[in-house]
Amino acid sequence: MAVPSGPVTASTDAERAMFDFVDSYDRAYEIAATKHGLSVAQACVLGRLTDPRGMRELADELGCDASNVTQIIARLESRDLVQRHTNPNDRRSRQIVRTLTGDVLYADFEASFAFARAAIANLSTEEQDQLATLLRKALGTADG
Amino acid sequence: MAVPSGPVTASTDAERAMFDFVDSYDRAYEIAATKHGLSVAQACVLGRLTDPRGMRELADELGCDASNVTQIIARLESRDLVQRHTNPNDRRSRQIVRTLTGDVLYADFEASFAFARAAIANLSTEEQDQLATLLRKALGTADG
DNA sequence: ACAGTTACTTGATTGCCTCAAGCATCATGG
DNA sequence: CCATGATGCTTGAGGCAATCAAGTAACTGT
Repeated sequence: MAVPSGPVTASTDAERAMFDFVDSYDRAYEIAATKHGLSVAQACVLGRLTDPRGMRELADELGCDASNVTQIIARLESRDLVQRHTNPNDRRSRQIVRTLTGDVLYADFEASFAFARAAIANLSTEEQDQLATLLRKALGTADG
Repeated sequence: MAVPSGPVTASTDAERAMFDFVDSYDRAYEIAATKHGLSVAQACVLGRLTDPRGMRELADELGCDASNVTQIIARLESRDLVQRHTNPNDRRSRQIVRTLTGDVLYADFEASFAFARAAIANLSTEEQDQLATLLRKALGTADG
């Protein structure tokens, strides 16, 4: 296990709350992945394959090199969780398709990644809306 | 860059907001670390060394194997960011101390990791309190 | 058809991470 | 006091993630 997390020197109370939340989220994600024999990267890729995608597309979404995706897909393929089909329209490119096995495994994974659902369950409907609104507002220009 | 992130199939609005927030946070952390020539793991370890700590202690906090910490510390040490002193009370154990160089680098890193501060700056004082409260309440039993 | 671009793969290298062993040091009970 | 066991850390081996540099195949445009 790893998922190192953020700054320990959180100056304000809100900063510390954000850090704790993110840390818990990340750890829960990794635990759920590990429980299903997936790495974080593998779980993430698998999750994006609700419909077929090309390698380039995946690499862009993940913000990483294409060769990295090649490796991750190769490992998923060796476990029969995805398949690589050559795109007939453009024979350079591959369509990556999640297999039935992959669908099932990912569904299991998501079911066991209860963090977000559990977090929400702790809040009233009103509070859920409030939280979503505040998080979005906080994100506002915080991206850069 | 990587930091793969969470489920794409976020069922509720609040879930998606949480996911987006965590994802942005993680990416910002990694970008800030990279900018200072640090890996995420290294930045995290460096951040915990506001006062000296033993290897065991660090491994427990990070939730990883002690041998992993050995390696990370070795890399930080080779860049003169930390030092390993043998604890006189227990000569098996090492006290890891951040050097002055390490202090400066980490301060720089934290300054450039503006995410949390920027996020907070988007909110009024009241909203900050609300957000902190909601996050903590959401975390309530969500840990498992 | 030739040049340039795009999609992907391969190979090499580094870092993170884990497990299994091993060494040195403390702590305990006889 | 010394044998046994626990503890703190390191080493070695191996797997996965990630990057960069090169290379191949296939599309695009002139």
